[in-house]
Amino acid sequence: MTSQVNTEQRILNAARKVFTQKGMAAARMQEVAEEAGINKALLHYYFKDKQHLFEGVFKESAQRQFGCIWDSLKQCDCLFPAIEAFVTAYLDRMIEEPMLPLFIANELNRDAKGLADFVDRGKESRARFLHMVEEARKNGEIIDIDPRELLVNIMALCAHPFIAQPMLKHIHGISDEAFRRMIQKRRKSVPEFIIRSIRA
Amino acid sequence: MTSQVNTEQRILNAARKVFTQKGMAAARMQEVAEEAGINKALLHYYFKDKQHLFEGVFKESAQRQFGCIWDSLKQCDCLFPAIEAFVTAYLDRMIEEPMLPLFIANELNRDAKGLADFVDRGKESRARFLHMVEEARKNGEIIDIDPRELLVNIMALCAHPFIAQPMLKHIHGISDEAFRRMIQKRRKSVPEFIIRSIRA
DNA sequence: CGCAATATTAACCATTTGGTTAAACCAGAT
DNA sequence: ATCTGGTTTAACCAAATGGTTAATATTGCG
Repeated sequence: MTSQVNTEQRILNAARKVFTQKGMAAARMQEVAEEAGINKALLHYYFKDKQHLFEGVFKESAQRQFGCIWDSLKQCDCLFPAIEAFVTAYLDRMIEEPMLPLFIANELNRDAKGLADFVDRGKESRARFLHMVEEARKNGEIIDIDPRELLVNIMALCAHPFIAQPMLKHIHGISDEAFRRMIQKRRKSVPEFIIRSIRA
Repeated sequence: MTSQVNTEQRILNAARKVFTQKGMAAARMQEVAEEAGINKALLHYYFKDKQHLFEGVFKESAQRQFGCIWDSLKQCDCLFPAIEAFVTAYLDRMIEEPMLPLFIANELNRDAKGLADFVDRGKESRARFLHMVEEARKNGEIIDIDPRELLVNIMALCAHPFIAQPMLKHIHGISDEAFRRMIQKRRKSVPEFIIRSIRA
C-alpha cells in the first residue's frame, strides 16, 4: 500500500478541494493531508509551505477556469454566436466546479498583487471579443454600449448565481436539484437576455 | 482620555472594518482591538467571543444591506420604475460599503445554516416585486420570464462588479477613480440594459 | 544482494491566537 | 474620604497550527 503513484497530484487535488471550500485563511494543512491520505510532513516535502501549496492550487484553478472560458470563443467570428459560446462554456465550467468563482474572487481580493499574474490567461481572446463588440456597434448591429461594460454584464450573469448560491438557496428555498435545473435553463436564457438587450 | 463614550459601538465599527476586509477566518481579534484603540481583553468584556462579535457585525451589515435595498421599492407600483429604484439603491449602498457583497457571499457560503436568519429581511418587498413581475408578464408588458430569474439577473448586474472588483481592476487596468465612474454610469445603464431585455 | 536516492512517517518545536484572570482605574453615590 | 459598581488593562494560559527533524521504509540499480 505504500508509495502511491503521483502523490504530488493527489496532494494538489486534496488541496484544491480544501482550499476552494474553505479559502486560504481557513484551510488547514492537517485537513489537506488527511484528504490526501498522507502525513502532514509529506505536504512540506512536496510543497515548501502553505503559500506555495496554495499558489499551486490557485494557479491550476485560475488557468483552467479562464483557459476554458476564453478558448471557447476562439473560432467565433460573429458576436451573437460568440456570446452564446462564451456563456455556455462559462456555465458548463461552473457546473464542474461551482465554488471556483467565489474562491477566485475572494483570494484575488485578499492578495490582488500576488495573484494577479495567474488570471492573465486569455488576453488575446478578450481583446478579440472587445474588438468584435466594437465592430458590431459600428455596423449598427447592436446599440451603443461600452464593450467592457457588456463583458462585465455577461460575466456577472454567468458567475453570480454560483457566488450567491447559498443566498439563493435560502431566499428562494430551492434545492440542489432545482439549482442545477435553473443553471441548465440559464444556458439558453442568459444569451437571449443579453442579446435582446443589445440588439439594435 | 479614559472611559471613552460608546465603546461597544467603537468596537463594532472596528470589527466591521476588519471582518469585512479580511473575512471571519483571517480576521484577528488583536487587530480589531487595535483598530478600536482598546485592549484585547476589552473585546471579550463586551463580546463573549469571536463568533459573537462576528455575528454582531454580520447581523448589522446584512440587515442594513438588505434593508436599504428592499425598502427602496416600497413605494413603487410599476415594474420599470421599481427596477430603476432597486438598482439605484443597490449601487448607492455598494458605493458606501464596496466589500459587503463579497463578504456576505463568503460568510454565507461558509456557514449557511447559522447565518441564514440574518438575510431574511425584506421578505415582503421581495414577494411584492416578484408579484409585480408576474402581473407585468400577464399584462403583456414584458416577455415571458421567470420572475425569480429576473431578480437573480438584476442582483447579478448590481453586485458582481464589486465582487469582481480586483479582477476588473487588473484585467481592464482601471483605477479606483475609473471604477467609481463606471459604477456611476451603471446607475443608468443597468436599468436600461434590464428593461431593454424584458420589454415586450 | 547491497547500496544510494527517494518517499514517508512519528515526534517535536515555535509561534500565533483566542480567550482568561486578577488587579487597577474611575465614576457617582453615601 | 471611601465604598461600590462598572470599565479597562497587563500579564498570562492553553490549544491550534504551520513547519522542522531525524529516523524509517521503499524503490531502483550496479
